[in-house]
Amino acid sequence: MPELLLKSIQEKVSATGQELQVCRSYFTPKKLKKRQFLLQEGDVCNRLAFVEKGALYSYSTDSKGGQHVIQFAFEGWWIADLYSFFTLEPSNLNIEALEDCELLLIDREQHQHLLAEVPKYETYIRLLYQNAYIALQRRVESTVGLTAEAKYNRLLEQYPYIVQQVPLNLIASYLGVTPETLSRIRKQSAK
Amino acid sequence: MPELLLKSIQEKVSATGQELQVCRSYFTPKKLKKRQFLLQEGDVCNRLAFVEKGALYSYSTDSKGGQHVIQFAFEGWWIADLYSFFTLEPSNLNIEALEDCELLLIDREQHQHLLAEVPKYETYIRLLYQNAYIALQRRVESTVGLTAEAKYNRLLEQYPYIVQQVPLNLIASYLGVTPETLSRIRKQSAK
DNA sequence: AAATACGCTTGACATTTATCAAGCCCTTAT
DNA sequence: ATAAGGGCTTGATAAATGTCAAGCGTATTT
Repeated sequence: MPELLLKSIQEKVSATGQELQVCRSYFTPKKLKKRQFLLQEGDVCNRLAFVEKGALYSYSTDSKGGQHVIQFAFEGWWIADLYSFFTLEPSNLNIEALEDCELLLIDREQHQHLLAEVPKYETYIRLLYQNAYIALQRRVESTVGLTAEAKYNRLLEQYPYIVQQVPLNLIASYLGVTPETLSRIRKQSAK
Repeated sequence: MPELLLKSIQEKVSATGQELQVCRSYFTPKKLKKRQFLLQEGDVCNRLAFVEKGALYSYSTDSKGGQHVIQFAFEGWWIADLYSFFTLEPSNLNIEALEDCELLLIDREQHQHLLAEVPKYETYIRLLYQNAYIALQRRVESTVGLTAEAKYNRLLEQYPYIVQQVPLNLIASYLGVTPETLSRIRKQSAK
């Protein structure tokens, strides 16, 4: 079974079998059941996670106990709190499994080694950041200055599968509105 | 006069004088007067800009003519529409000088060459993306699910100089609120 | 020096969205 | 099989924010 991770690296930087082997050797698998946590608020994020199977999401908690979804991660995506990962400061994010997951993890030291040892891994990571940054900027564009309805419609256009796979209350949180508001928007749009 | 760009590369990846020379040779300087555009909506973004002096900002325009500020760029920062730069699709962003600017530009082909030719440039760019991504994610955290007042206070904490240097109507747009709302928030906070 | 434009503020009012409370369906746990 | 909880919807009301209109000071232009 060719792992998604290796396929992802292969596609983006056409690494050789040899290089892929080396990369793979730095990762360790981990399984997570639905509702289990990969990272909890207050802990330092010590590893990057690649999603082989399943789905996760990250969120912060505000002073009033409200949850704010930062990111979803489906099969073939990465997830972590990069801020905590690089600064070593305690994270204020939680990363939780939306369903049963199979992950490949790499910790800080191994990530550094791999960057130095395999130039194509560095290129892969650069491209990853590049795409992640672009996607995030598009999210900011959607978020700032649009009505709740417009934000929802953009999400539907750009990431229809998110709307299908994820509970609506989390989508509401991702969009920065309450579940009630999202429910009403959907009722409107249905017409 | 040691340019900021070279200093930036030097600091992040400790490049040799030789490497810096090579990097520098790929960039071309450009001056922009206040209110001039580096990129206009509808054009393809063909180059990345490093800000040696001055300040710029990027924004999109919505169907009702409203402006939404996406990013500010001060001395030592980069600015571009990466989405357009990499996809070659026409940009829906404008990039405009907030004040007289001196930039160093690199176009797509030269950027690719440099990435391939100078490994430390690739590392530099990777770190750039990394930091840009982290900063943007923090912005998303601030944007989603906070009141206008809370967003403004976070901006004050994290980037006080933005609030000092940039007209309030642009800050309002950056935060996703109207200038009137921002004005009232500031009045409140003043107490 | 006068005229103009820009940035900011304020007030009155409209609209959007949040909050609180209740109920329903469906899944999961006991 | 029953109970419990999660996810979603709906209604009534409150709070936050937007819109429109006006005015004022300062910088910029002519």
